[in-house]
Amino acid sequence: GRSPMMPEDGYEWKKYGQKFIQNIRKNRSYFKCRNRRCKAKKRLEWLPSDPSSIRVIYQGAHDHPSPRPQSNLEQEASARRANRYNLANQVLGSPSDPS
DNA sequence: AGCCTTTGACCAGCG
DNA sequence: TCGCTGGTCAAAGGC
Repeated sequence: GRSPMMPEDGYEWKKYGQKFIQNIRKNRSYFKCRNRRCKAKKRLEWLPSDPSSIRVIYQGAHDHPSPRPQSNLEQEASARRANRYNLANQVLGSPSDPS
């Protein structure tokens, strides 16, 4: 397909869109968590000319555990990725929905 | 047969 | 109010 390979993070995602974002001149693809009650989402962004420039942006927390177990190494890598993008996540949207 | 991605349409916010 | 931009929907096709 047109999208670069998505790094495994232990959760199951459904892709629901892809756009070229004019401001940052990157492709962006949109995913939501497969559990329908869970509001967690993530995006992939990459330069069209360089699929290896892919980065993952997580937004929202899962309300359930990971359906697939990860190795300790993978867990730490995921946590590091999440921390790296925490700042961007907070700017993007309201993190919690008081319902 | 049924799941997932692809893709243009649709929509809301904003200048 | 109109057009641009980014986020989501959903039909259609692929695997």
